[in-house]
Amino acid sequence: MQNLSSDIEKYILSMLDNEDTDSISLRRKDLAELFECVPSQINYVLRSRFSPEQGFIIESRRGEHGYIKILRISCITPEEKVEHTDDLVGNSISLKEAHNLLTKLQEREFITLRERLLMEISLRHSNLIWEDISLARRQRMFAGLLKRMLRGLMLLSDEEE
Amino acid sequence: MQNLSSDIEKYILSMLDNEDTDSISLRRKDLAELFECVPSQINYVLRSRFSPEQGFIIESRRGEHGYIKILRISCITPEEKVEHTDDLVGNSISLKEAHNLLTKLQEREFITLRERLLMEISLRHSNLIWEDISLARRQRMFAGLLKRMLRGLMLLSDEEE
DNA sequence: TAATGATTGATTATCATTGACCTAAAAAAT
DNA sequence: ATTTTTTAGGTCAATGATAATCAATCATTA
Repeated sequence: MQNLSSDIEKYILSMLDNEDTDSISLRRKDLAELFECVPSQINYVLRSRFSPEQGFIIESRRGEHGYIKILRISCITPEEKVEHTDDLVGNSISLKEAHNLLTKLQEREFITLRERLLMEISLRHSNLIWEDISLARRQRMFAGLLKRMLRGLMLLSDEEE
Repeated sequence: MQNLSSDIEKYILSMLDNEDTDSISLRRKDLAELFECVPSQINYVLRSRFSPEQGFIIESRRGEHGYIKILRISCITPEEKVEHTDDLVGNSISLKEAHNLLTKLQEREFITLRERLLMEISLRHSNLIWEDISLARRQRMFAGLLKRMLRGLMLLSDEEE
C-alpha cells in the first residue's frame, strides 16, 4: 500500500475495467467517504492521474444528484507504443517533418484524417502565434505539443491492430 | 431519471423525436401541471438544456393562447456548421467554457471523443506555454485556436463518410 | 535541503427547486 | 376606441446540495 492517491487511482481504474463501456460515473462525496478522506482529495487524483494528456476526460455536475463522470479513450497503457511515438517526434520537429509524420500515421490508420487535420491546425496555429520566437524554440515547442497529442491518442487499445 | 429537470428534458426530447418536423409547441402551464412543479421550472429546463449551444432555439408568446416553441437547429451544409460553431465560440473563451462546449458538441456527435481529447490537449498546451500572458489575451487566443480546429472539422465533415 | 507530490480544509462556484413579483397579449367592459 | 381584466409566460433572488479551487502544510525523493 503506497498512498491514498494511488489507492484511489487503482480503484477508479478497476471500476473502468469492470465496465463494458469506457466510462463510469461516481459521486465524489461517496468515494471520499469510502476512502475516509476529504472530498477534494478526489479532485487531486483526477487532476494528477486522469487528465486528457493521459487519455481521460472528466465531466461533472454539482448540486443535488451531482456526479463525476470519467471517460477513457485508452485501455491499459502500452508503454512501448508511447515511447515509440515519442521517438518518432523527438525533442524538436519542423512543421514539414510533423506533416510527413502525421501523413504516415494516417496511412497506417493510427489516426483518422480528421484527427490529423486537428493536429496540423494546432501546430500551424502555434507557429503563427509564435512567429517572433526563434525557430529552434518553436520547433521544440512543436515537438512538445505533438507528443502530448499523440500520447493521448496512442494509448489506444490494441484491439484494432 | 434522477431529478425533475432531467425528467422534463427527457419528455421534451421524446416529443421532438415523435415529430416529423424539428419543432414542437407546448404550454408552460400544462407541462408544469403534468410534472407537478412550479411553471418557472420549465424555464429553467429550457435555459439549462435547450440552449443554442445544445442545438435549440426557443420562441414564445404570452397572454391568451400563449405558447413555447422549441426548434432544433439543423445544420445541413458544412458552412452552416462552421457559422454555428463560430457563434458558439465567440471571440474569447475560457478553458472551462471550451471544455463545456466541446462536451456538448460531442453529445451532438459533431465531434468524436478522440477529437475532443486532441482539442483539449491542444488548448491546455497553449495555456501552459502562454501562462505569462494576460488572461484576456490568452482567452482570445483560445477562441482563435478552437475556431480554426472546429472549422477544419466542420468543413471536412460530409466528405469523409 | 530543495523540489516535487500528497493531504487537508476554508472558501467559492454551480445546479436544481421554489415562489414572489413583472410583463405581454388578448378578451371583455366601458 | 379606450380602459380594464384575464390569462398566459418571464425574471430574479433565496435556498440547499453538491463539486471545484486554492493555499497551507506535511511527506517523500533526488
